Amino acid sequence: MGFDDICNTGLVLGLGLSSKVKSSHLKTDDPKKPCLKVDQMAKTALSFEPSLTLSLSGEIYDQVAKKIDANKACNGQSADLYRQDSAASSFSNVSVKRERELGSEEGEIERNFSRVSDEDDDGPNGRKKLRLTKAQSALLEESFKQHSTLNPKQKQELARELKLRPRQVEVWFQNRRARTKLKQTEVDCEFLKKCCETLTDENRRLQKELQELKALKLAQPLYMQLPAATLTMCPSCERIGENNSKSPFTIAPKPHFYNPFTNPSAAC
DNA sequence: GGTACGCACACGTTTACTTCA
DNA sequence: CGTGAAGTAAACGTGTGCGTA
Repeated sequence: MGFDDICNTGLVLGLGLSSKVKSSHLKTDDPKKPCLKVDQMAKTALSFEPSLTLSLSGEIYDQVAKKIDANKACNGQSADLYRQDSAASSFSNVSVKRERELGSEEGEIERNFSRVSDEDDDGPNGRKKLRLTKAQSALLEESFKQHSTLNPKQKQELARELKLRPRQVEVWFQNRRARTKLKQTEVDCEFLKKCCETLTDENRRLQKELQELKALKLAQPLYMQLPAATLTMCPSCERIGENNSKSPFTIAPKPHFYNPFTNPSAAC
């Protein structure tokens, strides 16, 4: 593994402000919730809080997803599942899948109808559980792919189309968003673990290298140590800078720290 | 400007249901 | 075949932010 691999982790260590602006408010899907205006932004900026975050930069998500996809290939999981536009991917579990494959579509729809109507009659304590049909799930997924949130009109329309109550559509979308987020978190976690492993390995390697260099230095006579000790080299750009200090063992006044999280060229 | 209200959402939890050992 | 554990997803409760009257 090369040094570049470490540098291009795509991780973003950010000391910044965490916004409390809801993502849904940044969308234009809902006519009642237009895009955040400038004055609103200024207003919401007041609610920003300082935060230290270690996260993935957006541009490398595809890369990451591909890597993880390769690891999870045996599980039949697709990297698409974890991308932002993965909304259409099905999260329905195998059990439901099998049930749906076995059962007839019409029968299921009828069952759902009766369940929904039963539920209305069950009173406050009745909590029947609806199982969506394949067709219903597909339509919901399709809709979710287009908008991860629904405005009231879209909700009504979808509910009518699916022969469900608007509340059920709403709940489905809420749960769907939560599942997407959870999956994304898992991907982030997986990626960060890999980064941690990589950095640990690199650290070990550098420690070893340092030990070797120290040993080498001790083995050399003093006069041979002088020139090397007065020079510092930036590991990223390999430029050599001169140290004005007379002492062979002093550290350069402005050491060039190498930060693997930033662009290598930025180190100098 | 401050307040109450309604709405939509995120998040955590509960619960019905299914699968599998 | 019955049963309990585990997993999944629908439904629910609560807190919060925002727009509006």
